[in-house]
Amino acid sequence: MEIKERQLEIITAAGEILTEHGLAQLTTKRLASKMGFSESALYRHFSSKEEILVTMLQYLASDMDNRLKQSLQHVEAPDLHLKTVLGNQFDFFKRNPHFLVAIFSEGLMEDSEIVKESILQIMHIKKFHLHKIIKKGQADGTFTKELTADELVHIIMGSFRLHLLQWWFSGQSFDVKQKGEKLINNLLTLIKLKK
Amino acid sequence: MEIKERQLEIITAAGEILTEHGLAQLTTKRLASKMGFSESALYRHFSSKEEILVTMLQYLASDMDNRLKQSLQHVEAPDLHLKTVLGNQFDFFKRNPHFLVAIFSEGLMEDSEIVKESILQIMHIKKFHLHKIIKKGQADGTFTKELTADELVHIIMGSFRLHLLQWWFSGQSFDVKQKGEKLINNLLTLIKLKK
DNA sequence: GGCATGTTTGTGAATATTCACTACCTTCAT
DNA sequence: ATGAAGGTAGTGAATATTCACAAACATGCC
Repeated sequence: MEIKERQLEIITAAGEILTEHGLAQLTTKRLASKMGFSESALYRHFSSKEEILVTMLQYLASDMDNRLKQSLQHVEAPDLHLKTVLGNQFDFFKRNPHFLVAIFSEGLMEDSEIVKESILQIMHIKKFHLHKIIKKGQADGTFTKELTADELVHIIMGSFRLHLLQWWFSGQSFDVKQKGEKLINNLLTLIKLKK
Repeated sequence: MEIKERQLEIITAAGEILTEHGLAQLTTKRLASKMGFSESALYRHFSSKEEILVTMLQYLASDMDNRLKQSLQHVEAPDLHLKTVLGNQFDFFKRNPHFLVAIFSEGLMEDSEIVKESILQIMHIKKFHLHKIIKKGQADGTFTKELTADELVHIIMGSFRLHLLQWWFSGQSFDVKQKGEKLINNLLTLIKLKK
């Protein structure tokens, strides 16, 4: 994906609007105003509003994929690994709250099929990486095998999402990383085999 | 809450539009057309579109509260109780999928403060009832005390929501009740004390 | 019984506003 | 002098809401 600098500025601004004011407020007028130029100037960099959204989501997906891949390189015990990966995610959203939209963007999906695909893609990437870790942990006896890896991933992702959702609802009023680490520990308590 | 018959028809129609076509398609035009009368007739029954949404959400909240309260009357073992309550919820959404909107309505919340309050209210009701059951189960030794009741509720609700979300994304293509019961069993496996 | 009055529930047209998008013009650096 | 990046000033379509008005029905009075 080749993405120009001005385009990156625009999709970042779009993400900020989404986070601060919601989907209904993400208009070409508001976006242009935030960028400091006119509406028509937007169309110098993107051919449509849909393309702006899709580019934003694809950028996020590839960025997330990279970060997750990177964290898979270190060979760690699966439980520590899970901590690291989920912790990184919380960290990322803490620093880039405007990308929360990709997690809670059900409204976005109505707009177009391509946008919907992009969002499902992001969910799939995260699922895929978690699955790998869980599988490894089950193989080496760290995690329980009473549930399948898929089932464990579902429970982890569900809790993870709800945590971010509550943070969002609260207006990002608490430390999502810190409370998130507590959540991870709780999940580990439940899924780790007792020795 | 006194709610007239025609109003109930309208909020049901609104819920169906939301589920089938999404928030962006819930317009006065479409709603009136679905009801078989003109747009202006809507305003005979509600003073605004916002009032339609709020009424719909409050109706759902009180309905859900009643069903949950009722299920609390039977004295059951906490694990069976949890099965019953969550199973009932899956059943309800299977029969009334148009009310899924209240669960995944982040987009709705942008519209108005009152709508947002109504949605949070629904989440709170469910949380409250689950909390009661978990607490009881911890007291009588059914559930683990390694986590607090709040923490367990969070994990249960998160998994629950994600399950419904995936059902929604899939276009309600699988049996949400059946797969949901599998999920409940998985959760119970994790949180029940081993004897 | 007949009639006046008021209510309910609808219609169709009109309103102001917002939306994404575009045709056309300007500026300016290479 | 060309092309990228911007501005001006519009477009048509869609939006929620309001308006004056009417058909159907109920109520109570004579």
